[in-house]
Amino acid sequence: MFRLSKIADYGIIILAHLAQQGEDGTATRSLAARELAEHVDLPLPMVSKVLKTLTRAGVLESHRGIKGGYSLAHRPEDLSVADMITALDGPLALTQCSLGPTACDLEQSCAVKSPWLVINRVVHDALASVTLADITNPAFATGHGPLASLAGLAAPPR
Amino acid sequence: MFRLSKIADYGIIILAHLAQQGEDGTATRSLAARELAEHVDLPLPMVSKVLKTLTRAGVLESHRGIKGGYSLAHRPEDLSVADMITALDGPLALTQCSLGPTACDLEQSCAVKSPWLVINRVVHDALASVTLADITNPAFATGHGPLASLAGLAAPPR
DNA sequence: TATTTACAGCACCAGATTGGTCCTGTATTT
DNA sequence: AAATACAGGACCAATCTGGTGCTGTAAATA
Repeated sequence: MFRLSKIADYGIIILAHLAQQGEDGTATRSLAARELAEHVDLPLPMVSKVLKTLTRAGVLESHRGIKGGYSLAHRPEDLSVADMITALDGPLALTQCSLGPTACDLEQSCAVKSPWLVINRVVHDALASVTLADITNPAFATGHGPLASLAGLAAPPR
Repeated sequence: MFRLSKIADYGIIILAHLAQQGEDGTATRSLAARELAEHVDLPLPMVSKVLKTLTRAGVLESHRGIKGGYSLAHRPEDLSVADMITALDGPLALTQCSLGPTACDLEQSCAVKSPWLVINRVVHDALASVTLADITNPAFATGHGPLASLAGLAAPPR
């Protein structure tokens, strides 16, 4: 169905929550997996898995021991949706051949490899143009603000 | 991994082949499943399945009996990549909530529903901006021609 | 230093999805 | 009527996904 995995879905919800927490004065405080799980209302083991994956990918920083937890490794405006999906779901490749040469064994006879590389790029750029900061910005979703045009909100829906 | 299904992958290869066949004088001729399977070098049962799906979705027209086969139901420039993927993989919805209200049971507590609707639209528009005619146009893939800017080919890769 | 807390890194499992094949039926042409 | 080719399923093996649990290790506190 061309959908995101739940892992990525949950991950972005969690990251959005972390970004919003950082907006008030408590920016440096890190949130424990248990706290996050309660806040976003998802099972702890799942949240924990997502957090570990994000940490390994360098999106989050972890702190062990008492008062440990997770915090963003970068500023929300420096983390794109493409980055988040890549960290959680692996490389953003619509087709096998987008992963690189020799990745697809049909390569010789396939007439549409080059077009796919272009399409893949179109999608990647679309996802790279939206950041975590945008997601947590109410103006983004309502269609006001400078980013609205990106989503074609200025034009009538077809 | 955020990739297309094989069905959609094969389908687009097949559609590209059909579009290219139509470019010369034999536009009205329909190709049989067996012929197509040989041309694109894929197993016949698989090709047959894809063709049936595309026909049910209204992308192809089928003709039975001797001299039967499949032909495009629309002009290549009127069929977008988004259309093809939708026909083969179902609705283009990155997240559950993009399918419509009441589709996601987390809806109440979820803080990122609105952003996802926007992101979904960004991706959809990106895929809707490329047509079957583009795919079969050599200038598209090489980065020349009017469509190159769409894919950011004018800008240096990062 | 002992204890507690919380992350790290697996392995693991059930169920859903996918890729792929095959069989029976029906329409069309000759 | 016979041959061809699509229609619509059922069907299956293999993989992937969502989700859980366990053992180990690092940090803080007393």
